Amino acid sequence: MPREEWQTLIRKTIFTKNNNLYFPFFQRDLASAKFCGVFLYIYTVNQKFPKKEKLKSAKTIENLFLEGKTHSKFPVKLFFLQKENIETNLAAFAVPKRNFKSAVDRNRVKRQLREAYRLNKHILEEIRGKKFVMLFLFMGKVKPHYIQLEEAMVKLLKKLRDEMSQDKD
RNA sequence: ACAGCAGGCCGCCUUAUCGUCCCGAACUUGCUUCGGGAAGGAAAGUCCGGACACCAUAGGGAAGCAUAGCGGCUAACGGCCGUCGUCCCGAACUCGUUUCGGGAUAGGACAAGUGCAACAGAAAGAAUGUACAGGUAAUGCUGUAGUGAAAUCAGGUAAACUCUAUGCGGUGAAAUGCCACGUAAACCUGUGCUCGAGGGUACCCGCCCGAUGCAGGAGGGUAGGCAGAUUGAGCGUGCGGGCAACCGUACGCCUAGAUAAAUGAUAAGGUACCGAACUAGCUUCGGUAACAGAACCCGGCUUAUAGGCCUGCUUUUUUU
RNA sequence: CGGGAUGUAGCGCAGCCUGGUAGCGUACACGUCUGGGGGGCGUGGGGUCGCAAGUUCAAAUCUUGUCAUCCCGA
Repeated sequence: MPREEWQTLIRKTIFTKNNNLYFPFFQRDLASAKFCGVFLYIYTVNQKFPKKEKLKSAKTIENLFLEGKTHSKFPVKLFFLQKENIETNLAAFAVPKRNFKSAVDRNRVKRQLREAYRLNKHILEEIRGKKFVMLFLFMGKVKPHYIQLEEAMVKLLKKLRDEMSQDKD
């Protein structure tokens, strides 16, 4: 990417969008931004999770349970299935009513799961050409901490990525 | 001031970053940018009542269900308000089943029929009798004692069947209308076509629909979108009427619309409460953040609920 | 969202319709038969009848409300 495009991108994401953020390091010399590659990376990665990426079809979910493979890292279990003819990865989240009676608690865990996926789904984008349908099932019986969920999520996604990359070779 | 009871109201706040859904506008038509909006008093339980939709604009019979002093409110109600009776609690005095205050109340009919009443008791509804006293021509004829919740009296009991009065047609947004996609107006068996199978959400009658039909079997297809659906018995304030529930009127406001189901996640600070520590301060440290998540929409009822605020009544203590 | 059922001893159930004594099996304790175990026989303990209110002289039973669990339809 040319230097000018980088500058506009950074301006747009850092200065226009959040006026309150203050980075004197960038202000002095935009070229030094490459030292903060990690930071930049986060801001260039797609963190959105719109309707389009949600798994909704009852048929594919049924199919997923029948034919899909599973990985699990307590307290989260991942059902996944490789699929053709889809534009993006599709994900769904489930919390069984048996373990959480209150609808408020179920919703909260689902929201936290969704958040963990949203912030870490870029891991899967490293594999080109393969798309998946996924369902994340929460198996614990008590309300989890967010950190715990995010750790499990990252491990599962990395495991899936490594496995699929090897298959490609 | 503290405590108790009753009723009503509120029910964490601020900032930052990254997101979700809906509406509007803009253009470079990207799911891009900008602007606006996004859970509750119970959204819960699904216990009543409506609105709305379709089925014969909905008929007759029988059955079933619900309600139950009287009056009012309401779109309607099994709800709410007022009031009378009955029962319970407290206080006062003129001690009366009075007066005042508070609470509870499914509160029509046993003068139509049927049923029921353990134990005790002579006897519990066509069954008669013990002791004492009274009375008679004579007799349980009368009273008291005794049993029991109730003992001869128009007996009690209907949250016993039942009767009376009043109300209720049925099915519920999976209603209903439209669009798109897909085999298949396919196969096998039975039955029927005006002398009519079957259907119209229990039953009978009636009425209507009805032939490429109906019932069963095996094996398949689809399971998407739009409307319904978010402006309404709407909310707020003032004034007027009414004991009150509530009604009228003027002005202002627009306030979620998802559908594998949005309204969030993370961090920091504050606030409130609880606990501990001592330096006893409205310090320090730690913990907790009630119950709970719209699913067609309203009016109630019921249940869950940390903490805080307000009003009224009562008791006790202190001061004037 | 709609419809239906069940809560009684540690466990599994009856009794409720038609109101007055809470029972059966199993488990538990003790005794007995046996050299011992198993098993048989006998005796005994154990119950806020899910909770709350009401009707009644009297409620597991009738009525209303409520809580919990389970099942069915889509």
